[in-house]
Amino acid sequence: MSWTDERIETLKRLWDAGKSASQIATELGEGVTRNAVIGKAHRLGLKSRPSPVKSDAQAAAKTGGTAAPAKKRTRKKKPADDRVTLLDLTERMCKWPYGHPGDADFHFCGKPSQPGLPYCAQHCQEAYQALQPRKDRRNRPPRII
DNA sequence: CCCTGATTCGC
DNA sequence: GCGAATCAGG
Repeated sequence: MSWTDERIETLKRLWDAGKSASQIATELGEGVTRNAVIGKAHRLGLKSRPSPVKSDAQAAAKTGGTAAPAKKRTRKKKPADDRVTLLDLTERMCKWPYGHPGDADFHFCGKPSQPGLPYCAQHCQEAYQALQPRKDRRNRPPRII
């Protein structure tokens, strides 16, 4: 997904409204992470929010003015993401199933789940479009866990 | 552990 | 330009 004018507008509005980056990412929808939101906000020159991270200048000033050690931040290359199996699941992972239990390729979504819920933001929309006619409930996946 | 925003840098 | 990875503080 790209940053359309509409999405940029939404980003500005929500950022100014004081929403957190992760909340904005959730509202913008699938494929947008909080990193993307923060990166774009920074690029757009939106107002800084209080950051918990000290800058090098701040750190240096606090420690007495000596220059910081300046560690290198080397990045690793993205390994091919493995399938999330039942044994890989943790409490904070999305438990939305792909395939059927017993199948060789049965696995789970595995993205970060919403706090206190078994699914990520996207799959929560699928799972909890409920409270509605029973006909729609047929499309809900079975609760495996 | 969870969260937060800032920064870097491979793509 | 984009954003995942990497930071570091709460």
